[in-house]
Amino acid sequence: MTEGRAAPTAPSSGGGFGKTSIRQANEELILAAAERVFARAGYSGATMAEIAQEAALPKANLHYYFGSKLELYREVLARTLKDWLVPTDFIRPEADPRAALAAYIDAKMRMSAERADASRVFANELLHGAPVLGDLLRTELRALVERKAEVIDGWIAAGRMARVDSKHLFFTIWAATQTYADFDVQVRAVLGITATGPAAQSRASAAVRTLILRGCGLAESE
Amino acid sequence: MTEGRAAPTAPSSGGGFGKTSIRQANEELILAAAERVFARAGYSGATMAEIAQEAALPKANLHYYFGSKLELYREVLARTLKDWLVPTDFIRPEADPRAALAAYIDAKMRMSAERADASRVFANELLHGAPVLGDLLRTELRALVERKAEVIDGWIAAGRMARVDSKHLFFTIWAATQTYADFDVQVRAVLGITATGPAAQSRASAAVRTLILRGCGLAESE
DNA sequence: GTCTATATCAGGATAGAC
DNA sequence: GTCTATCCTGATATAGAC
Repeated sequence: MTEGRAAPTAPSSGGGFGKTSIRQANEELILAAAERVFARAGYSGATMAEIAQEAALPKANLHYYFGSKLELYREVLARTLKDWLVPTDFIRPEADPRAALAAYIDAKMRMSAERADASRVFANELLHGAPVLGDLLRTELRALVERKAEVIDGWIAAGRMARVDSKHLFFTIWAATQTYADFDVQVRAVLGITATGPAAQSRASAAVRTLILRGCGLAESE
Repeated sequence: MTEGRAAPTAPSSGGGFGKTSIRQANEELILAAAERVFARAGYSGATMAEIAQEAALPKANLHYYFGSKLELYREVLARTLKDWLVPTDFIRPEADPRAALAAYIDAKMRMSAERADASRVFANELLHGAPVLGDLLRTELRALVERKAEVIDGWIAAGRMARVDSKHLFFTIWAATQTYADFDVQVRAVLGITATGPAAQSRASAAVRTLILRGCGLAESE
């Protein structure tokens, strides 16, 4: 994954072969730290010093590996975006609508729980107009949703589920699932809990799954 | 509304009576400008210079009226929060569940369209852990949702709607409606439109309303 | 009550020693 | 390839003239 990035201006260390493992390890360390810090402070709120401290590396190393704060931010986003779109694979014409949508929703709920920081970085980017990801949204994401919406429209035409606006269905599923990562504080405040454990997570998954499936005319109890 | 705030350190102008209208007008101007700038840049991304320019006032005036950037931010949030909770008034025990939820959803969708900036400021605050609003969420918001969830539980117990988790229902409604303000770029990118006009708005409202109502066993076509 | 000019500081970036 | 010390921009905040 780090393979695809344009090499920094620094020359490679010794022989003709690829990156040193120390470089790989440090880049990984920095990206993970950056994700955490960007998640809790946003792009402008995050400081290179804070990321360095979180990664337990000197500040100058971040610039050595990534050049600038913006470059580091781009990398964090790029690393995330791929994983973000994967769960749509469940949605294929020959699949059972109920099973496919249930699997999609569950996968998104699991990502909200397990990769909450990545979700928040992404949310922050969208909230501020997607200055970095905008083009990707208008091309790749749009094309992907176009394809998947057609699948759903096919299911509807075949009478396999209720009539819903397929694209807006995606907006609602994204919103309903990611809210548990992005607006986690609000959820915890309302539920009166201090941390979201496995029990709270499966209750949330069940609630969202039931509501959306029934909304699509695919009630689980049928 | 500005009445309730602690007075700045500045002495009041002349006689013993309240604020001059010039003060009121300027405060209003600054708050409106601040909402726009905080919405598009977040708290740390926003600069006092930018807000001043947007308000067409000299930078120092902002500090004269609001003391600090943080105080100004607090005011913008406070001004918003009240309006934010109002639509829940539709949800009362004696109301018709379908009509009440439809009205609530429509009101929230309208707020996403008409007060998108306020929604984004709010989203940004939540996304970063609600440092300012945290206490309010854990007290007022929690109590409000507790009361409204009881109303919904009552409807369910009376067999007037399907079994849903009432608190998670609120999370989903908030998420699904506010996503049209907060993640507007994503919606426009996927739909392939450059601006969200009245037509797109009513299509979105209808889609969300239909999906959620049917999810609550309150299909509109019944 | 209003605004210009400025103090002060934080944070991104880099030069250059090791 | 790594890190210390430093530069310098840009942003908050204020002093003090009007």
